[in-house]
Amino acid sequence: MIQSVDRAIRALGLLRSARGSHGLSLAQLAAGLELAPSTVHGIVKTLQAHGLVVQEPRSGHYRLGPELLKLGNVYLGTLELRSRSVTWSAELARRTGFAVRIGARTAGEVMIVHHEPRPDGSRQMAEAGLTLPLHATALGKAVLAFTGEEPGELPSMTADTVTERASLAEQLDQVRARALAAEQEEAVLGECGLAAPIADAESVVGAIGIVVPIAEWPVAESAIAAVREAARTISHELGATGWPAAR
Amino acid sequence: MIQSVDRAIRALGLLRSARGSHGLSLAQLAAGLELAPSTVHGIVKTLQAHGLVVQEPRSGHYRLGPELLKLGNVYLGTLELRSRSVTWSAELARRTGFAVRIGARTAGEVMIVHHEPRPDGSRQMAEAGLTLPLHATALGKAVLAFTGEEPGELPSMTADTVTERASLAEQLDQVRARALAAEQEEAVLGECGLAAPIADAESVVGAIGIVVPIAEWPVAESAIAAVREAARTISHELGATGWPAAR
DNA sequence: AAGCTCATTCGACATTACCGAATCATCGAG
DNA sequence: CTCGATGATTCGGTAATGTCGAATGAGCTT
Repeated sequence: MIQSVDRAIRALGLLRSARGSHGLSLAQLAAGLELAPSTVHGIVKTLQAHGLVVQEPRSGHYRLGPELLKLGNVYLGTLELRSRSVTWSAELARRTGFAVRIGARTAGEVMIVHHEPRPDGSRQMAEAGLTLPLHATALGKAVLAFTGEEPGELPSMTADTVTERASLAEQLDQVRARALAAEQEEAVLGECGLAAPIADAESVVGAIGIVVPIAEWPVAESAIAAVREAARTISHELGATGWPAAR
Repeated sequence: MIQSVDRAIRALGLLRSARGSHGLSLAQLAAGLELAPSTVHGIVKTLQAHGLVVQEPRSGHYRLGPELLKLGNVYLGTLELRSRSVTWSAELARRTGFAVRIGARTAGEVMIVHHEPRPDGSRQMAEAGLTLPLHATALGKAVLAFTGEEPGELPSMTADTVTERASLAEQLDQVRARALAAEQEEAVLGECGLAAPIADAESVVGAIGIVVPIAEWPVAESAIAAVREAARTISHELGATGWPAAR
């Protein structure tokens, strides 16, 4: 682990969590990293030269730069899971009438890599790049059930969030049995989810699911079948030999 | 400029331009950076520990990681230009019937920070994060005319791309006079654009415009007025005292 | 107009990252 | 199934590099 590179990335992380405020001053950055201001200065100037951070002309504060968006976008483009899923997510949205989300498995989270709005046009901005907790979302449970990784913590997000490992394990057993994960107001009040895992030739790499307002829950059997079918089809395209579990 | 941080960022850039192929091997990265493989190894392992790159389990190749998407997304969220513009871009799309783009000025380019699809639902994926050349797009010309920066090169993209500085300067004079930039098949065949600059209290920071298929060009006077009005309104919200030019 | 805060610059020190060689795993050929 | 080659990874010595503290200068407030 190279020290200066590590420090530079931690600086980016600090700028990320400082969202809302108008950037961070050099002194704040130095305090957060527990380094001398002059040390941090060299780091941010290097990042700035490449457009990863920008400096506000007036206050001198630093914030994240546009180059990061370009890099993030390329990451999206290289994701085979995403490119194979977009056409099917449109189909799923059409058949069910709900908004569709595709999530990719990342370290300890599920990241939304595609969002298909409801066909009726009710607009809601859920951008690609948002990450969801594994234990409190349908997409997350669909992934968690088949990867066997242990979530570190189970933070409570609403009154209905599952926070006990025992009951989560029980749920995951059902998910494995049905190849389908459900969630009712466990992450966002008024919002439910239904998702199925997507696998490639080796393991479960993500999930596809629908977002359902609580007023329209539970959904019809046909919608459940549609979610399963979309996940199965995409998995097949990604080279999965069996479904839901690989192998 | 810190050497190792600089090298790490150049490695990310290399991985970015290697799009299409399935990542880059350590040896390829080392060759591209003109460094010893072991040196590059330390760099990518540090990047990997933070999720900025991931390694494919099978081939050992490296590619960009999900953390970059998170960072890029936060950049979008901190952009005041974007948050002030989204509501007005929906309005503009409704009034004109065309897809709407919002571009932010970055170093030598214009970056799309928001895309509003056509109200009629014809779907086209122009993602946020794409960058457009300054000289061959309506958004770019709208920015270029008021920032006074000299574009380095004028690469030809279609038969109609303006590649001579003299004729470009002439066009920019008109843009300044009308506070409106137009483009006909100069970047993408079959596609025209119309855009107006957006300023904050100090300078022009971006532009808003519509994307028009060649078959529907030229657009009605009412659409032109709508683009201008949207740009003027957003500029006002951003604290611009005059329009189009700041000051 | 003066004092303050904060970003920035500079130089000396030693910590740190760099490189080359050795090791190990993986894949392909014989 | 064995052998060879390619390429990722590890390790240790060297010196180049980044780090820190103090000094400078700009901008803002009092």
